[in-house]
Amino acid sequence: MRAETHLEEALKRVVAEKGWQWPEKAVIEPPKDRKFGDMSANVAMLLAGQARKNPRELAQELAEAVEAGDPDIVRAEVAGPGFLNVHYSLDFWKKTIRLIEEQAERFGFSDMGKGRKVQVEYVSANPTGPLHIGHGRGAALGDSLARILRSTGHDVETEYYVNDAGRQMKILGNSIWVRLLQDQGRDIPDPDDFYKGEYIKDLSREVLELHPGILDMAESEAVDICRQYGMGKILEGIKTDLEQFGVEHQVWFSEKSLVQNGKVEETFESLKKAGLAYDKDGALWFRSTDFGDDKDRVLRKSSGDITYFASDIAYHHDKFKRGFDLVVDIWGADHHGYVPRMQAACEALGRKGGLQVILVQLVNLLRGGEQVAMSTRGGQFETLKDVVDEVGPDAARFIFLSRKSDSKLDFDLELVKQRTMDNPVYYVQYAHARICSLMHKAGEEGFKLERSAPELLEMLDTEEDRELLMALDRFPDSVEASARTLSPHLISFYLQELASKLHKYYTTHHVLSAEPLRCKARMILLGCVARVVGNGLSLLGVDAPERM
RNA sequence: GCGCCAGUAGCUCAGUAGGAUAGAGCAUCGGCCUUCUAAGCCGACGGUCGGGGGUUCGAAUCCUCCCUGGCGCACCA
Repeated sequence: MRAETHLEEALKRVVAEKGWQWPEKAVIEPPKDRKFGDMSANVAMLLAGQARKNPRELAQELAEAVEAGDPDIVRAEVAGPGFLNVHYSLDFWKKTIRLIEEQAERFGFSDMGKGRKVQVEYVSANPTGPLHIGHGRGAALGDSLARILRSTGHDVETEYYVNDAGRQMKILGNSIWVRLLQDQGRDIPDPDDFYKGEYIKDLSREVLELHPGILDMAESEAVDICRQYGMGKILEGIKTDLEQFGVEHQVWFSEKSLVQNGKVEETFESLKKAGLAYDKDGALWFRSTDFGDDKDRVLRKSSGDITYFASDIAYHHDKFKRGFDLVVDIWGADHHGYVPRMQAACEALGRKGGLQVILVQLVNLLRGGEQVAMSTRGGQFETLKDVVDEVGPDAARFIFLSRKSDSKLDFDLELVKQRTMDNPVYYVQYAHARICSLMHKAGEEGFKLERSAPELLEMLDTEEDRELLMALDRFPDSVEASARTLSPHLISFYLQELASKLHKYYTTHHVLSAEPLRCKARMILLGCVARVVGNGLSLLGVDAPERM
């Protein structure tokens, strides 16, 4: 059992015996400074009023009760304003080894999600050009989140929303068409809304090859062909890029299909019926102010076209009808103004709290400290593919997941390529590789990894053994915290800590030259560390190499 | 003008529903390889947590007012 859970249960028993109410705000966690003990609890401070005692005395009372009643707790003492500090026996920490052996690749997993259906929608970039590095951050985050939620007992489905119905697609078709004509020597200026990227030229060339007669077609028909072809080709490219990045979406959902299936009209009807939509100035409006938005929003323009917002409401309506208890959308931070109205819409659909939006801040791409310009329209930008080709998917993903999503991220290609501590991915992977290399070497010397046995575990008796054991015990907590707060970076930080303890262990204790029993015991421990590093990295979608 | 996010060591950042003396890495300085990967380890230096006020036993964390930076405020998507 994990230390936090263990201490919580022990304290709860004592508190119940005394007839007190367990305080909701109780925090039980490892203290920041190890000299305070292995685990620490603040319940005495919270209980003082209720019990009409001063916190120190109360903590003392709890300490004595908990120490006497539990063989795993070797010492409990009071410090500061009434903290209860608990020291666990080394044997207690060794139980984690058993747990890791039993659960293996499932160690760290839990059922906290209780099978709740969760959808994670991410990337969903308009198919108007290749993915750039900012999309990469969203991709890494969404993919990792899906893995983390799955591992904590959620029923997860991942999705990419394809905006194939709107204005951007028309602009794409037009851009390709205009480029095609320009290539034929026609003197046409670039329209205002125009994609200028090099890839547009390639597409127009390909269209002409496939449809030699396109120049004689009516313009609307020609533009339509350009749009169709361009979108298909770009989507294909996006899929390939994501695949190379190790990211996969289970469902690709088409905006167009919503419109064609009448889902948008359906949603309009149900909003009207609920009195949440009304006509004004020839347009149809959604009463989003009823739900805290600062103005009402247009659903159907006076031109008769529906807005992006309208199909997005229908889209989320559809998501909920598909039975998701929670929908997680990952958007670029430049869409943050859009969140209140989308939340309003979900509330109007009767699903308040059913949508959680994660905004991911910009990625600032640098090369050796120099800014690299990025703009989809202008055509000068670093694509995700270029970045992944240059630094590799592992390093890129790890960096993306090493910051909380609402911080801006500096991504320096030179630093990410470097194999230094500026680049923590190598540090963590190196920990794994070091252990694997030891295993390999031990294997060559005829050593066979055994399962733990009491006489072996007896040999784990140093401070570094203890440090590693305690760190292993924390892994499930860190996974749970990252699932609860939808924050993969917590796992990334945990792994760096664990790796640091491993490297220290490696430097301090020469494993293979120890006496046979001790050597075996250490290999078992390090095997557990490798397992946890591997499990953690897999939640981030990063490879755990056996050699480097 | 309104709103969202950020401001923590020289730099890049952690800090999980308020908890103890605010933590890592990089950089700087000083140590550690005749043995398992030195892509490593140990030590030193480094801070009025942007600023002021408030809430309480206790604030980087919550409230409020300012300052700075980024982004958004469409019958665009």
